[in-house]
Amino acid sequence: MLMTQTAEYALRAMACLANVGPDRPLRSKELAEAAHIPSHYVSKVMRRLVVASLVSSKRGHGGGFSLARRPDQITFLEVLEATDHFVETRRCAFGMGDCDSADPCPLHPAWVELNTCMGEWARKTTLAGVIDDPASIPPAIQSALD
Amino acid sequence: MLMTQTAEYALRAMACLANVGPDRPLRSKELAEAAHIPSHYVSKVMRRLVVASLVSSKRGHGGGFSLARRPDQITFLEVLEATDHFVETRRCAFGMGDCDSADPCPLHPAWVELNTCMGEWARKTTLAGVIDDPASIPPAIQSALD
DNA sequence: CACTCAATGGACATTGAACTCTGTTGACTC
DNA sequence: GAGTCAACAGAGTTCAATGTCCATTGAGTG
Repeated sequence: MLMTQTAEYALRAMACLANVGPDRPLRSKELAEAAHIPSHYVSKVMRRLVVASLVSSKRGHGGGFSLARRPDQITFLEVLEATDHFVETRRCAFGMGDCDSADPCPLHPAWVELNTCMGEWARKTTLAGVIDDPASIPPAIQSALD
Repeated sequence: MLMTQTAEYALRAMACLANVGPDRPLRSKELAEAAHIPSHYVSKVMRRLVVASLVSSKRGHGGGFSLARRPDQITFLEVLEATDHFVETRRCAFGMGDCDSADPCPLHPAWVELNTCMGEWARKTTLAGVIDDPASIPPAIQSALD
């Protein structure tokens, strides 16, 4: 497993929101279908994203979830950190007992390299990159809206 | 979580074996202490590595575990695949329903990039890189041998 | 106002990874 | 041979992540 299931759901949900645009809030039912998330679990996932201010929510008639910012202003790192401790920069995941750059474990250099590679990816990748075609909604999401 | 706990244990155990050299098999007790693995869980982890032919085991008096090959001949990818499906190249982890390069989901390009970056890291990093000093055993491991 | 819609929040159930325990098998020593 | 050491194997337990359910709150509509 690369990251938690919940983080995966979060990324998919965010991708849907990005594709559908800011003017059309998506209800949890719709998100569940479009992003393939268990219907009753969506609210749990979305809650975290709302708390992290990545998503804004509106209750009642015509309510739902939409991105709190422009897609190019939301990095994968933010999404992952909201749901997951995907990249724990502090702790060496390979460390045996105490381990830091001052007193590295044998695996430390390898860990730093992986950490850097994933961190850069997560930091530089934004939701703008997941929009299929700025003018249209992908069929998978469109069909969930029907 | 970056990968499973078990995979982390496996990497640490392999690092210990690499540092201690091929002539000194480590018993599970020793490995547990040196690599900080729950003592009764070591055998579970090691079993997988033995099955994957990364480690050879010897029973009875003077038995224990040692690397089956030279450290520079064992990649992290092999260790991780023996314990974990760390890099599932087949499936897009971000995919919504069916998703492949022919019919990619919106997240597919981002997934490919991450997958490539991690895959390359795992493929090119070998246990040779975790040996502190080829001539000596790191203190952490040495103390577990006492 | 009464009514409906949809997020919120908490309690509960389920599942699978992680961990424990115990008995068995094979290898070595004397 | 008897005894000991240590890996092997499988069943049982624990616990956190995941998933379900339901009552509540807030927002819009007529």
